[in-house]
Amino acid sequence: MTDAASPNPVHDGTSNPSPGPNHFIRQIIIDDLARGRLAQIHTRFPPEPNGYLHIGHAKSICLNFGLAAEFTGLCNLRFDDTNPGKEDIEFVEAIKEDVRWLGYQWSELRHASDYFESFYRCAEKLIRVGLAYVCDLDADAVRNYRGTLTEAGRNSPFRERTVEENLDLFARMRAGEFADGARTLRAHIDMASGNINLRDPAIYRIRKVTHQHTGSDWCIYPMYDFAHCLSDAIEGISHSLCTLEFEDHRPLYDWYLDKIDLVNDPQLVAPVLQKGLTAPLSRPRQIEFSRLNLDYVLLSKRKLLALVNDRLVDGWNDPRMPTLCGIRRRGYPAAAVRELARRIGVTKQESVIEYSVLENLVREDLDASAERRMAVLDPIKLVLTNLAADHHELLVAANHPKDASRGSRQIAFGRELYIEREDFMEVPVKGFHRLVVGGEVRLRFAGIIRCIAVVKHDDGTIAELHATLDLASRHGMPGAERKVKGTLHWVCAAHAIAAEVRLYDRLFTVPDPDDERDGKSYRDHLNPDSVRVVTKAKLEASLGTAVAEQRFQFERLGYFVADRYQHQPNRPVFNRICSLRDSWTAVAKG
RNA sequence: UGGGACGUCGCCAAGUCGGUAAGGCACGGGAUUUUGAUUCCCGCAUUCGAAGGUUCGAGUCCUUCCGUCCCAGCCA
Repeated sequence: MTDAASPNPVHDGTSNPSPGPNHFIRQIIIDDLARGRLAQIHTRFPPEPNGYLHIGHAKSICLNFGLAAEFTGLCNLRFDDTNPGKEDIEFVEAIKEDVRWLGYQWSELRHASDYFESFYRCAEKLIRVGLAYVCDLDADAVRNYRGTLTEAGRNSPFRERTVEENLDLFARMRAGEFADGARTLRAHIDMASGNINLRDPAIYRIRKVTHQHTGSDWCIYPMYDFAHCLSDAIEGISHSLCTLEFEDHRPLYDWYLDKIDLVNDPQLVAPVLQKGLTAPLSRPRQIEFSRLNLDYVLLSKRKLLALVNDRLVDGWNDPRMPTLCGIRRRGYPAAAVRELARRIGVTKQESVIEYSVLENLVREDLDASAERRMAVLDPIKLVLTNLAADHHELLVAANHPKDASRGSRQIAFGRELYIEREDFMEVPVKGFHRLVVGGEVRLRFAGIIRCIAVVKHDDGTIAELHATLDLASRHGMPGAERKVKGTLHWVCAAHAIAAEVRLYDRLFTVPDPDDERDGKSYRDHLNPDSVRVVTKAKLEASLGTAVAEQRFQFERLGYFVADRYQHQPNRPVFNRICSLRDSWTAVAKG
């Protein structure tokens, strides 16, 4: 048997081979499949195109697309675009790009608005069977009639209109005869229900605005609860996965589906077919799981939008943003995000994942995938006094310490080098095993040096360091085996290239920036040092050929990525993805 | 006595028909190391929100209580 390309690719094949720990939703699917309740699963990721996707959405994306891939099912990307005015084509394009970046391919791209004509027919059906009515109450009045959490609501005075009157009024709503907000179509359920979603919820409202996908075809738009379950059914969705806050909506989800009964009334869906779209009709089941939260991260769409609009960050793709385009630009590998989704599991427990879990997954991926290079962020000149002034040679440096297949590169070496300023201390603290006057240290790939002098400026600051290279300790020589307590990274002064390097840190200083119970807001918790721009970094010359989005480990410093938008060969710009794990700084700061 | 959901180690999270607490991350200790990185060992819940009860035996069953989250958009 030969491997044929999957007829319904939902994934690019780069995801993790193991589906990870089992969870209740996967178990439901396994059971459904085993019982023969369905032959194939069909999921969907249904974003509203009113903002950018963030790391929280990644959990849902990975769950929906991942499950479909795992069980050779299907997964659609559906824009839940039932509220024009808040939605924009800019967001739909960005969302598509983010889903692809995460490594997924949708089976079909749909819009809830593709089904507006069908929805309209479904609403008419509800009216005909006496389960929906046109209500003339305005928004304030509806609120008053709704009651409270502990008190039942009251029936609308328009609740018992005749079917004929309702049909006529609804048609006129569609025709644009009434002003925005003047009337709504409501479900006739139970104003005394303990579940407020069942107190005659709105089905359609009047909004005379242009829609990003349907233009000016409509002036009435369906509400989420009505549109979502029907969209699922029309697309043949088997498992409709959503977050916990929709648990209360499930009775309504089921109510609409049961009353409208699309499966046994397929002509309702004729308009979809007429558009050339398939409508495999199913009786989907909604299953809720807890959303992903990360500490020190803000994931509220509204506040993220405010950060952008108020210029607190440099746009949706600022490397400090938790948006998918932000973490992409920051250099996080998509595989690390997928792995996060895989490892955290799927439950109904509200949880907050420590940010370090994500960060360590990024390190785990990059340790294996990123080639090593040397760069000095805060250069101080080091002169090897026992080398000739014109000494120049090329050393060989392995690109990866654990993967010989990644080969090696040549690095320039000469009498004058740059090392990291913080790798030298005139008065060393306890436990410091880097360079000190009279002390020895290894220069990575080069050999062991001994510092013999500190040259200072008039103001007392250090101008340069003098050292001698132990020629017998050079790379490849027997003396290279000699142990010294520290190894430093460096670049050759004559050949290094200048670069801008941006050092990012968390955007917020508190674990829950969204918490305003102490009277403060997320704005009060912005980290003033969330970005530090280093303009005089020195890179080894080989980095001159780096291309945008290429990632490296700068030895001993961390992982860095060439900026997706601003990096240029003649003007390198690198973003720090994350630092290396560091068991020294913590000790040093004691 | 409004409705819905959830409470297993610092953070996640497994725990089939009740049979005597997986794993990951974090953390502590040690080994290796030309990155104080990586890797590798070892350790880390007599206890499952609490209290009763059923049982030879309960995280798993029953009762009560406590705590947390969600819902009163013509948002999704």
